[in-house]
Amino acid sequence: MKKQVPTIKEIAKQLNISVSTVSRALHDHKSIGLRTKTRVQELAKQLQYEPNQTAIFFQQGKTFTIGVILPELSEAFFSAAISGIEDAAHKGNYTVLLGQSHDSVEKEKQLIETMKKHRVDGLLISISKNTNDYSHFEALRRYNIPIVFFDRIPKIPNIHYVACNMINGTVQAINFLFTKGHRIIGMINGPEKLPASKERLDGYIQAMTKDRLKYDPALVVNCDLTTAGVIAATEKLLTGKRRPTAIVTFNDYVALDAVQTARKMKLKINKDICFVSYANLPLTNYTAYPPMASVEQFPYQQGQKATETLIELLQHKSNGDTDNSNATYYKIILESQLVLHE
Amino acid sequence: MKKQVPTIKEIAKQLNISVSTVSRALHDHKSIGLRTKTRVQELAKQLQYEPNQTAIFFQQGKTFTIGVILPELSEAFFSAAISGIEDAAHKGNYTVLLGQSHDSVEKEKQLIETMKKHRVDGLLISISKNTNDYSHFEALRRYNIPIVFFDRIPKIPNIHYVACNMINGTVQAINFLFTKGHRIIGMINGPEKLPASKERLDGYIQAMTKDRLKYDPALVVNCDLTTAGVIAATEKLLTGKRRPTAIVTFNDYVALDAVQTARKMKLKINKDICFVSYANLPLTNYTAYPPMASVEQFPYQQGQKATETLIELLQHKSNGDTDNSNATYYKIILESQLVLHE
DNA sequence: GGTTTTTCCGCAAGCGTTTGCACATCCATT
DNA sequence: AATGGATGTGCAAACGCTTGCGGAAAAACC
Repeated sequence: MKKQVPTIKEIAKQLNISVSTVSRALHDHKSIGLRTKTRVQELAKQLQYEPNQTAIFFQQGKTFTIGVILPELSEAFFSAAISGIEDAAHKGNYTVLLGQSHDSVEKEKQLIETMKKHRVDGLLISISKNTNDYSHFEALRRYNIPIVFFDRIPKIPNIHYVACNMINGTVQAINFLFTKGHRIIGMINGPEKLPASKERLDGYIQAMTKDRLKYDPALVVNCDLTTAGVIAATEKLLTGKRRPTAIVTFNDYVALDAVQTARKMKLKINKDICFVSYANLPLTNYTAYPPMASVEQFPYQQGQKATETLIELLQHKSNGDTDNSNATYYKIILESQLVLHE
Repeated sequence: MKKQVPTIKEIAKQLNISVSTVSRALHDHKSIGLRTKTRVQELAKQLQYEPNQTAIFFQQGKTFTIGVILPELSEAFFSAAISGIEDAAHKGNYTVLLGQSHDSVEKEKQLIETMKKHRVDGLLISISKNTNDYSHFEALRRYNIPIVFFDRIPKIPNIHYVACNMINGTVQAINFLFTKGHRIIGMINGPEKLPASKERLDGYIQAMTKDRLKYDPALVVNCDLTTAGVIAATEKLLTGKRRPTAIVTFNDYVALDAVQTARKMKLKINKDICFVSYANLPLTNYTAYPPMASVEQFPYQQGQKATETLIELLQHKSNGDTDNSNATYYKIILESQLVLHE
């Protein structure tokens, strides 16, 4: 057991020069003579010297690490997002410290604590469903750790975020159905209080009322996104007074359950009844009766964009913008987009 | 802009005591008087003091961070795995530094470099498809950074790994089909040189030859896992001399493509032809003709187990087992398991 | 040859924390 | 009253690296 790992000190001793010279030589500092510079660099290579980042992190108060907190890593949406995040981070020479909250506020707080302790340079968060107290985010301000929220955004002022606007996609979806001749269009929405549900509904209303039909609340049903809930919602919609010829569903999974339900009711898919949904999961290629179209939310791009935004924020910070008094907040909205299948 | 963040020094000054006393008081060291101990702790709370982990990391040469390198975060298998990894790490008070190789050897090397620089305590890797030079892993030995491989294991001796044995599950699958009366059983396997393909084939041969049928190589076709490849393979199998009544496919995606192909050939699924596959993706619940059964590979559990193993390794290391001379290598095999659908 | 400029390098402080050791104080034991 | 053991606290080094500053040596000028 010798010196496991060579340090700058070791090099200095072997060459009989000072550590500062070695440090500068390694950084190609102009004030070091060519001769010593190459001597140092050669020995460094020979010893396989690698700077101890933890020392540098500590010394510079910067870790080149960004914390990422997501609700559920195994969900398709978030796993696509983390992929985009990692790619963007790697490109910007940052690394990703990862945590998943499992939609638990408690765990979210713990993770923030951990991230803070690790002195991440910045934080990327998609908040847990149940978070409605935002004090733990505030706590990061004194540490000067900027946060970029994405997808799931808390309703507080003065934050940076990246999100995807569902309204536009919803309007496109309805328009698409309209051009296909549908006039009675239903919607199976998510839980009423979810912001995502509200957006979809807004888009629905906006598209339906725009110089054509009027908004019939009976055509919109909320559900809890469980299979049972979806079945109930579908049945309610299809046995109602005005039976829709097309249905927009909260996401692809809902669509698939709804399709099954419709088939059990002896309806011909894409004939008696059409479906359009959100998310555009890869599985839609494989199902027997995929929705006709999906509103794509670009999770990869969202993650990527959020990361880029955060990194930009970090650059500014190190450029001497000592605090956020001159605060401009990034509010980046990606537009969702309807994607037709086959 | 004052002292953004309180340090131990700050507390010491305010209380007119030495930093060492503060440090010990904060750690409940027994040699500190109760009186000063509470004084310190109260002021610390009031100032919202939090230790600077980067300083501690540096000082202790330990980061409580484990590096994780996966080929593709957005793949269902790996996103389930990372979920298990994060959960296990969090439980053991470690955090996860994440990287994805996109199956590029180059990027894999870069990531290892980054992880090394960050001085992660240990590393968890599922190697890229194309990796066949393992020198970059060796480089970690002198840094005393243990590696646990999982799922995709390099073929080198003296390593720790966690993997899932596909043989057993394959045997179960064939047995299952056998009890259902099938005698001619085909297989659509992956690329020939993939270890995962070999294991499946081994299981297939083992089950087929065990006091029943004999192994007919014509019933096994390899494919490149693309949709086109799967279609070709399926057609070849179903138009062959001995037409199988059941087919085992490399994974669920292959199964879905194969099902489509079979249907185009006017075969009735689950009647003329049955399918069994691997992976057990959630989507199989939603497809019109899911495979009858899938061999589950427990990605979450694999990730979890690998992480636990790594953490155990780390404990031992800090317990003075200075190096791995007394090396016992963990080789942990989870058994795959057949899961019947509906 | 003296002066200025340039070139090159070392000293030392500092980042925040832990920890071995020495030291001081106090109380109890002889 | 001297000795001994607790009990509580401070000093200082160490972890590896960066960087402002000062200064020696070499090169350039008149």
